[in-house]
Parts: sequence; structure tokens; C-alpha cells
Amino acid sequence: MNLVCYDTETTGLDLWGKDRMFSFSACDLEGKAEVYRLGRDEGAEEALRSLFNGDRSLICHNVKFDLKASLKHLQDWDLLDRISFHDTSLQSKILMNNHPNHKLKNLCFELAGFPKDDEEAIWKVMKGRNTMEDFSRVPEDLMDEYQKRDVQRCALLHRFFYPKIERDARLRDIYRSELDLIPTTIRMERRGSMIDFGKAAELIFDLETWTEQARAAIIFEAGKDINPASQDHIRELLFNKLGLPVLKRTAKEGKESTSKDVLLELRDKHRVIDEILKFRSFSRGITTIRSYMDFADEEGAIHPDINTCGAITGRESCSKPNLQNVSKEGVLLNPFPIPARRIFRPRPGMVNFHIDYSGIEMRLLVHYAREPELIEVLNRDGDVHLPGTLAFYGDEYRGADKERKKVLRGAAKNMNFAVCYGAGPKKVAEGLGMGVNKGLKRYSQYKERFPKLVELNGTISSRVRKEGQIKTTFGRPIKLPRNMGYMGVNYLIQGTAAEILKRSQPRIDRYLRKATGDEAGILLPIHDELVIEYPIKMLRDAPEILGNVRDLMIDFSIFSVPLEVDIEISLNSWAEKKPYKLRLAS
DNA sequence: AAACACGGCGCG
DNA sequence: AAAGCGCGCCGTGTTT
Repeated sequence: MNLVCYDTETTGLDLWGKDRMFSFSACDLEGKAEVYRLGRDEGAEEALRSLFNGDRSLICHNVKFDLKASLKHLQDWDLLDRISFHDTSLQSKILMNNHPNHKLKNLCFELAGFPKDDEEAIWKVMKGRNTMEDFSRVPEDLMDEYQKRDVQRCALLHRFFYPKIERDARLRDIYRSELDLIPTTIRMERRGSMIDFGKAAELIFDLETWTEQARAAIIFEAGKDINPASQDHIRELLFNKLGLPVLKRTAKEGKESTSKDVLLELRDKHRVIDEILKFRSFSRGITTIRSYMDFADEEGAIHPDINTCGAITGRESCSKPNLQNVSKEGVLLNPFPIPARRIFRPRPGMVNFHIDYSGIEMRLLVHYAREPELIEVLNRDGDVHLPGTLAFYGDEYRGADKERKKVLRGAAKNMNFAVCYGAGPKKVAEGLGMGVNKGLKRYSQYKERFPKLVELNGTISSRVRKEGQIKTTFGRPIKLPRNMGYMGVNYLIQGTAAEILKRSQPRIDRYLRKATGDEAGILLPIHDELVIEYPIKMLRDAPEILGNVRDLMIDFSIFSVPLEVDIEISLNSWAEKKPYKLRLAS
């Protein structure tokens, strides 16, 4: 296939809104480049069309962006199914996950000494202008030269990276799955998640009232007009004026920390603490909800930017706005939550399904530890935290009432994780809440029963020291500093879970489009969860269709433990999710 | 005015 | 000697 490096220039980054492409450049792998400016160059439109309709494979750095810009201009989103492409940014992320930014210019400079000063002239020109992101105002000859350099950089990277991926079957598979996720993600962004402007405005109104009340209370306690948003002012109030104890210091500057966990400890020492917590939560809530409203289009839909490989572990990330951290109610240790999920709702005529992998973290820990008893428990769909609970608490658990059982199981569950992430006997004994001697004894009993689980951290840690990386079951390498072995287990679990969710999405996308004629579709991935929109008129078929989605999500034969999902449905808002049963219990 | 570092905090 | 980590985004305060 004919390989062509391709790069677009746009008036800005808001491609789902006001911005558009105004130019593009292309070159072959030898670096022979051409630049076209739409509306200036004869034949630009035709050249663009031939790039997308011909028998070509486009190579881009951040291909999602160039595809969005191009298909928006061509007004032909069906091309997503047909176009073949490469992405040098993804190649870099797979081969060197720990690179700090994967920027085109930096990579070419670092890998090949390709000078990166060619943009300076452009910035000089932009300096006097107030529309910073609008490159279409840069003099055309300068711009042409700059664009040529960029596609040539892309060619350089492809020639450097791609052979390394191509010659390793596992890397090839990972790369293929990453590329497969791109069109699926563009379709999600295009749909967008809906907010209710009225509800948002109401919420902001309430939050403003509560913020001002908290501000007034704090100023009253301070006895002077301070800014509650200023950490310096709060520090002065808490630790000088009121003389409260310093429980923690900040990492870089060693100042008295005023973080939430500190404030929660000091909560019963003075009534101003709660007012500070309220002020922080409510004022943050206002700016967050405002930003949601600002990002929404006329319909009320927010089209975020989903980065399919945004984290060093391979996780996805989300920005402008980040819809992966919409705050929710009912969180332990958050006394004044913002009910932001109430303003997110299904499109008219739709419901949302929220499908999350149940207990995927513990399942993968058991898989990687190869702990036989727990593998067996998972295979018969048992409670994976119960054996640990019994090992830690024994008869104390058996003889407890229902409420007490819940508490003990919760503590044991915590310690199951803690042990895997490297907690020592002392920490575990402490976490069990039973006195050190007894706790230490129970820890050693636990260790005898689940030796593999207890050894996991050490095993991975020494692998990190030796190899400077870990590999997920799929074969994705995740590099980390050799002296940071304690992070290995976390990277392994996070990276594997990410890959599972990422591989399930294109399958689901293809299936839903076929089964519902493009009516149902994914809206958002949230690390171990997918939000899906689904037409109300097809709800009768939902048990079957969601059942098939479930099957696609858990179909991974390479693990020694089974996967499972929980499904919830929301009709009115993301704050009102109800369990959804695939079929009536028989 | 813009860019940066920092602490802080929401989610997973 | 050690329960861990990943993001994006905000306001303050400082530097350029």
C-alpha cells in the first residue's frame, strides 16, 4: 500500500466546534513534500480527496486529530470505516511509554538530531497578534516551510519506529489494537455526553449561596478579610491564630499542609474547619459546572478530547473537559460532595447504560500472583475477599452479626489489596484493628495460606530492578525506573485493565452499529467502565444486546481468572443509576 | 500578560 | 523501609 505522511493545520484545537482545517501537507517516506492551502491552491480539494479515497495508508503524528480535521472538512464521517492509517505518536508510546511528552519535534531531535528551531520564526510573527492559536495568520511562505518540516519529521519517526513494532508479533498486535480504537473514539467524541443546562444553572445558584456563607463564616473566625482560597491565609489562620497541630507538611516546600485529609483529622478541633471544607468543595463545584456549560454545544452535548493512550500505563485520559472525574455523591471521606452527576443525562429518546468490570483489580492481582485457592474461588464466582477475611479474623468473623461482618470484610478487603501493593506485617496488623501481637500472628497465618499473593510485590519489584520494565499479559512493555520496584504491581494491574477495556471498545462499537443501525453507541470510557447510549424504542431488545456486549467485554482467553461486568441503567441522570438485570433470574 | 511551580482534589 | 499508582484542572503566588 502507498504510504503517505500527512499533517493538517487548523485554526485551533476546537474541532467539534468553531475550528477548521485550512491547510495540509503530505510527503513520501523519502521526505518529498507538498503543501496545499485550501482556498489558495488550485487542486487542493482534489488532492485531499485523493489522499482519502485512494489506495493509501496515511501516517500521522496524533492521527485522531488529523482525521477529525479532515473528515470534518470533507463532511464524510463514513470514511472512518475505510481509511487506513498509522500513528507515529502511538508507535512512540508503545515503544517508549515513559517518554515525557512524545512530541514530534522533541522525538526527532532526540532520536536523530533533527533541529527543532524552525518554529521560532513563526512564534516571532505570532507575538504581536492576539489570536495565539490561529496559525492561518502566519505568512504563507514561512508556514509552508514549517509544514514541510513536520511531515518530514513524521516520515523520519515512522522509519525509525515501525520496523521495531513490525518484527515483534506482540507489539504488532498491541499497535493494531491501538489503531483500531481510534475510529471508535472519534465516534464517541462526536456523539458527546449531554448535560441539562437548567439543572446546571440551578446547581450553580445553590453553590454560590453556600460558598458565600462559608466565606463569611471563615472571615468571621479569622477576624479579618482573608481570601479562603489562599493556602497562605488558611495556614496563617489554622496554625498561627488558632494554634492547631501540624499533622502533615507539603512535599516540595515543607509548609504546613492544609489538605483535606489533614482538615478531616482536625474537624472536631474547631468549627471553622468544616467551613473551609465547604468553601473549597462548593467553589470548585461552581467553576467545574461552569466549565461543563461552556464546553457544551447548543444541544447540550459535551464533546471531550479522549486520549486513547494518555497515561504511561496505557490508560486513556480525557480533557476539555475531563469527564472521567465528574464528582459523585456518597463517597466516604467527602462530607460536602458536589452532585455534578445530576446534570449529566441521556439524550432525548435515549437511556444510558453504565457497564463496569466487577472487581477487575483483584481479579488481575490473583491472575498475576497465580494464587490457586483464589483462582478457584473466582472460577466458581465466589467472594474473592472472603477467604482473606477468614484468614485474618477466623471465628471472630464467623460469630459476628451482619453489620460487624460487613466492617470486618471491608477491613480485610483493604488488607488484601495492601498486601499486594507491598504493605508489611506492621501495616497489616494496624489495618486489621486488633492490636499488634494478634495482628502479626494473623498476618503470618495469612501469608502461609496465600504465599503467592504476599510474594507478588517482591517478585515484580525484583523484575523491575533487573529489567527496568514490566510486561502486561498482552505483552505491552511498561518501563519504569529500576529503583521504583514498588510501583511495578500497580503499573501491571492498571496497564492490564486499561488494555482490556481498550480492546473491548472497537468490538462493542462494531457490534452496536450492526445490531442497532448506529443508534446505540459508546459515549465514554472511564478506566474500568463504559457509558453507552441506547435508544428507548429498542429497550425490548436490550437484554439480548447488552448480553452480547457483556460477552464481548469478558471474552479474553489469556487470563487464568474469569472476567465479569455489572450493568446499570440511567433514565434521568447519571446520579440515578439503577441495577440492570440482563435476564430474569431463573 | 504569559508561563511556571505548587498544593490541592475530583475520578478510576 | 515502604499499600500503590494514573490522569486533568483549578487558584495562588512567583518569575519572566
